[in-house]
Amino acid sequence: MSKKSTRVDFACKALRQAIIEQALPPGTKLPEDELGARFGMSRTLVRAALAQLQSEGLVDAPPRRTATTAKPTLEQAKEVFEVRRTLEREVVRLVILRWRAEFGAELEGHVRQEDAARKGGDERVSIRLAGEFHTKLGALSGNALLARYLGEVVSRTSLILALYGRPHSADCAVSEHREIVAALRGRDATAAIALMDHHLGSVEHRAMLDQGRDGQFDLGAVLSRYVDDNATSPKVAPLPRRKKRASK
Amino acid sequence: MSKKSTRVDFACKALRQAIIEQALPPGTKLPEDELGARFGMSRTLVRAALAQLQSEGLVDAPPRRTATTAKPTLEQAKEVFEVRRTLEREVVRLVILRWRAEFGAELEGHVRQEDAARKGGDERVSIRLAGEFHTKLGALSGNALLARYLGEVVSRTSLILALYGRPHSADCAVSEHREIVAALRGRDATAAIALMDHHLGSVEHRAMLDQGRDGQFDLGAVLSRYVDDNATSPKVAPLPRRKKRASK
DNA sequence: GTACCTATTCTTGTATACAGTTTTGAGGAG
DNA sequence: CTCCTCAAAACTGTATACAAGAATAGGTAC
Repeated sequence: MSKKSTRVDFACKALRQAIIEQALPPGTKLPEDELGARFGMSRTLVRAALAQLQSEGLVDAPPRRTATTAKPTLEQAKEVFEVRRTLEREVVRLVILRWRAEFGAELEGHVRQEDAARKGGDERVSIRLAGEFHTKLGALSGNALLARYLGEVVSRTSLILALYGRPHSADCAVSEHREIVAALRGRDATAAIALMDHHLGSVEHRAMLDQGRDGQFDLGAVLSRYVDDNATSPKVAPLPRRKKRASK
Repeated sequence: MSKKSTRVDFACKALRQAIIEQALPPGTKLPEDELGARFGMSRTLVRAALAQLQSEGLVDAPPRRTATTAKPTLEQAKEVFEVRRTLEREVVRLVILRWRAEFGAELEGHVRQEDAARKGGDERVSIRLAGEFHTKLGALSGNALLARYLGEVVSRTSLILALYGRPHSADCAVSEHREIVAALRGRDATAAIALMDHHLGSVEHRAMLDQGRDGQFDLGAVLSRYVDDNATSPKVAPLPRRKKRASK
């Protein structure tokens, strides 16, 4: 949304993508200067982009400190799933209401892509396509506002999975997506909604499982994340780590 | 959301309120300089506020032209109502799920205020309180994200009523609000949702009625808005030359 | 008078400067 | 060593400057 000045939009898109694909793990610092340098624009524009992403819940930008990729709490994660379920149900309802043959073709094509990506082994692409399945469904609902909100919670879900999910999380989704498409094609709203609910349930379960397993929901897992994240580990972090004052 | 730097937040709140209360009718120009002067801040901050309001759908800010208070199309208005209905249903469901005695007291107190305002004749306050009823309900749902989205569509609804609604629109709502509270208190989800649906239906009807009454739903009314808005300009130019278009 | 073209003015897009805050890190005391 | 203290470094908050794109008004040719 907001074709804005295209340049902030560019930064927005890039950051959003990077966050969603876990290239910038939750908690990564996002200093305005450095982002500006990377993107070839001044802080002014970066700042606008960060504000946008903050409103989307992908970035935390507390008053006078450096912005970071968001680390939603479990509480917030739960809220996201709750809202998402509500929106997706409505989307399914509307898509069936306005169903056209082309929809089936488009969705099936997408699922095939997902399948290929999964087999191809490119995790990044898989994650992106899995999200886009829902985004696409949102677009087919014919309600742009609904689609926007759905897009937002889908992004947030990706972030949540990055934080709390176990690896390889997007995998089993493909077959579920396929089933949903079949139900839509049959214009069976009840079945489609049930399948969607189940699908979202399994996604949520995958996310929360990590937490619940040892009794205390957050402390352990969250701390382990902190460690992981502050560690001198060799994990590649494209933008993040504070660099020594090099050029300038 | 976003305690930002408090100053942009201040501008945001002020503008939002002004737009919702129709102090700034749809289409009003909002030049950054002037707003900055008014608010005692530089364009930088005003700009951030406008961006925020744009993302909330209260302001139109096309690439290189002066921002204006938004003029949602009927199509967009329809979408807002559709999403709003979905969100409000979920809110009702959740509020009943977590119902506490205090909720009843708070909501009833609010409705009393609405009643007083209506009797007091202060249109501005009435409009604000009518919206806040729903906002408050959103807060009681316990889901902050849901509350945020609801708040957004409620604002947009006010704008839509400002554009398409007939005067005195917020009036009859009070008794409907009261009925909804009663149903909530009885923890009767089915009844509460039905009442909420009916309530929103009547609000929507009030908004759209203006359009439908003389047969053609949009053309006449929308054009009259255009004319009104381009004021000094002459009749429609017969030239093939592209005439001034607002949206799209 | 109508349709055009152009100089002028109004505004936005974006970078940059500077002040004020938070974060760091290097001593120094216990 | 560990805990403080404090100044340098790293950033953010905000205003301002300037280039560039719209809107507008004044003329000019029919």
